[in-house]
Amino acid sequence: MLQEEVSILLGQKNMSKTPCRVEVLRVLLESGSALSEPDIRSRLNGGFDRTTVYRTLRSFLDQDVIHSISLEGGTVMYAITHQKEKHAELFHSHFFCDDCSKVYCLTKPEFEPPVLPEGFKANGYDLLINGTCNNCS
Amino acid sequence: MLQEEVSILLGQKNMSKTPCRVEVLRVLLESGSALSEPDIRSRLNGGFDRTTVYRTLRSFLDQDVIHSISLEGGTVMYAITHQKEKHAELFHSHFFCDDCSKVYCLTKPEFEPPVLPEGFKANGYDLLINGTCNNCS
DNA sequence: CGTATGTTTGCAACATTGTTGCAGAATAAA
DNA sequence: TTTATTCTGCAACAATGTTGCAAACATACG
Ligand SMILES: [Mn+2]
Ligand SMILES: [Mn+2]
Ligand SMILES: [Zn+2]
Ligand SMILES: [Zn+2]
Repeated sequence: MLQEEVSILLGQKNMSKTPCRVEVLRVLLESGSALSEPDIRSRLNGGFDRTTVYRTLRSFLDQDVIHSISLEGGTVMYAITHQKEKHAELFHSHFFCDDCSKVYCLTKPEFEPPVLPEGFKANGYDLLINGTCNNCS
Repeated sequence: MLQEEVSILLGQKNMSKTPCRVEVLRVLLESGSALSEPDIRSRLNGGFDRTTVYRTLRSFLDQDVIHSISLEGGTVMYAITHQKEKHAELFHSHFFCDDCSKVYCLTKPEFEPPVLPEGFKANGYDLLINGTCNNCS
């Protein structure tokens, strides 16, 4: 179940199974949605230092185990990168619920960016839709 | 020309014409694209304090004279809200040039957000396209 | 004019998010 | 066991942004 999934995620990326890494992954997997660093740290069993958590997040980001979502206002949320459909996950949009403030990864819809002015070439995008979520309507 | 435009922007919002406000608007109007607070402050004539600039930006944000664009990585850019087409300006996308790092406001295309999962209702969005700009291709 | 009131500014202090240097603890390799 | 590598905690720092306070400035009113 959970322990399994953590081991798989770390194994796939050849990352050693350190206590902090295991805990951060557990918290993110259990939560299901994106969390900020303070969110994550407050849920860790074992009381890790802020620095250690940031270093763990950094290695996960470098290895694409997680990705970050920057909200307006500066808050940064971290979420597991589910690799079931590898390419689909690299480009995907996010949803912010104005009600419960949860952030969801939207993997389903292949959204097509708008037409750009003459001379502009798109390379990627970053879309955050806000509104009311599943759970709050 | 420029002095005129500054006066009009401040007058429309019933804001007094203080030295710092005039300077910040001048810099933003002259630049044409979005700028960060350090960018702005380094171009001000008169050497204003960091705090004063932030307070000026805050009042401009509150009055919708400017709007902010949060880039991935945390940098926040500030740009004039052109009110020629009032409603069109409130919802618009932005373009980040991977080459010259300039940020452009995209007012033209009415982009349609992707279909959301059952139970999700969209209220707005925040789209940042990246690629190569006009000037760098 | 002088005085009272309100606004702008600068400075110091603080909060938050994130990174880096360094040394000790824990793991893994030899 | 000894050695080498990796994690972790602590302190320090940087960047962005906010707040409290007092001096400077502008406005209004007598
Ligand atoms: Mn995501
Ligand atoms: Mn804009
Ligand atoms: Zn919700
Ligand atoms: Zn460019």
